[in-house]
Amino acid sequence: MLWRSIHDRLHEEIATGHYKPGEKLPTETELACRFGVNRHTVRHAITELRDHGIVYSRRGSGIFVATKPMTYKIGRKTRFSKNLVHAQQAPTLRFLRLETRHADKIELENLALGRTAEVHVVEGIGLSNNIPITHFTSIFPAAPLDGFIEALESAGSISTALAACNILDYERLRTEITAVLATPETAIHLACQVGDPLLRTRSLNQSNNVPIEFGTSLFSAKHIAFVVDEDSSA
Amino acid sequence: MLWRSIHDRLHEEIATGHYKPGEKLPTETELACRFGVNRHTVRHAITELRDHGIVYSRRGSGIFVATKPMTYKIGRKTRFSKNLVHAQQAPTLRFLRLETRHADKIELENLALGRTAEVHVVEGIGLSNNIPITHFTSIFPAAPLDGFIEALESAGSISTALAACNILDYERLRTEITAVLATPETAIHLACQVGDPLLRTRSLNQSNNVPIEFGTSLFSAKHIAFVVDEDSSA
DNA sequence: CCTTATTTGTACGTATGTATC
DNA sequence: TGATACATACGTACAAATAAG
Repeated sequence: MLWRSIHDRLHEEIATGHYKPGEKLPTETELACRFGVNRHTVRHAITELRDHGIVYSRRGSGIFVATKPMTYKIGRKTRFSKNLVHAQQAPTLRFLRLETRHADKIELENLALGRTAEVHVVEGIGLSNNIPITHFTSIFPAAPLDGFIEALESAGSISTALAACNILDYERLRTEITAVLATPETAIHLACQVGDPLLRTRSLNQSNNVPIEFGTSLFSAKHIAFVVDEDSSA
Repeated sequence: MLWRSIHDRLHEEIATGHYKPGEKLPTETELACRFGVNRHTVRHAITELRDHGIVYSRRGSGIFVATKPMTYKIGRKTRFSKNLVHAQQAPTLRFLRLETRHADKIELENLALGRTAEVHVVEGIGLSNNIPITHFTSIFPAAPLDGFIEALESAGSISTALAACNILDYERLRTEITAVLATPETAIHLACQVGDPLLRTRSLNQSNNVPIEFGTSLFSAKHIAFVVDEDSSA
């Protein structure tokens, strides 16, 4: 599986923009030298990248980057609709579940609610360029957000539905990031293989120092790399 | 594989401190209700957690959290030695490779160096409580860091070795985060199984607006969750 | 247009580890 | 245990397309 780690490495360097679209990769021989492997091992990795449309190769000329980088910025102003860098089309949401119910212990704790409080639960898929990027579940306090579910159904965007409930601005307070493996269920939602690496975030947004959203998201690591940029997060 | 996602979820909630050490988990019946599955499915997940020493269970009493959470803060002041929250012992480094060589293209670009510049390469394992947490490779510009390798060998810490070269302070400029699977080689270094989910970071540190370190690190997702905290990153 | 060097593509062979029967 | 098949990784050689002069 040596070729796999080389594949992942090259894919990451393309996804994060270190090799830019149209740019020529180093030659197979150079890459083999860089990774300390045989040329065939590099070719195996390149073949996989080409099969996924990440690069294309021209005999006698070289290997070139085909895709645009897809990075997801993590910072104070993290919003799904704006943080997918270089997405060709506007990202869209598809909702799988919209309901209001009693909060469990972890939700109460994160949203700083009383023990019998109700919450809005929003589960859905975030798509960019018609490919599923993230499977998310977001929890909102029900009390200050009357009519939120209805606003969400018509608006199709979290930010605008919050705006309809007079939450005009909010900030990302904290983001936890872990890695997990795709289960059969998430593999269906994210159109990936069981066992593929995923990034999971658990995040808390607040508005005027009041917790307003507690969300859990799964991102396919195949499509997305997170970027924490201390310059632009301020 | 339903039990796996429940296992991952509980493990994350323990790792990130939502369930604290010594604290009692909800009962198996409550958990079964929360996840909408049969109690046996929850038991399967719990069994796995117990086998890994994450929780312990007492008949008639309940299930309790055994481990301390290990979270790794990502922010301006990210340093391995200080960012492992709740580590019982001071983290240590074990070096696998210390050398000086010519930089490749990506290294030149990130460190903003001329095309024939040399770099110090430091590869090693970061340990906390004697268990391997991260496998890292860091690249430093050689020109402004004369005697860095020697300082590193005697100091055993990146920060103090940099201080010996008159780099008294530095800041994390950018962190990229992706998820990959453990290959046989990394499985050895991180004492995990092949195919386990890993977090990989690629980060750039600078001192006085000059790039000073470009590093790639693999973290075992079993032991670590990243936290991007907008409060404390400032 | 030809030559030459570069670079990808293809085809052999060898060795090793792993899974299966 | 042995036999077989398969995937991985390395080595070498050469054909075919491209780029540069």
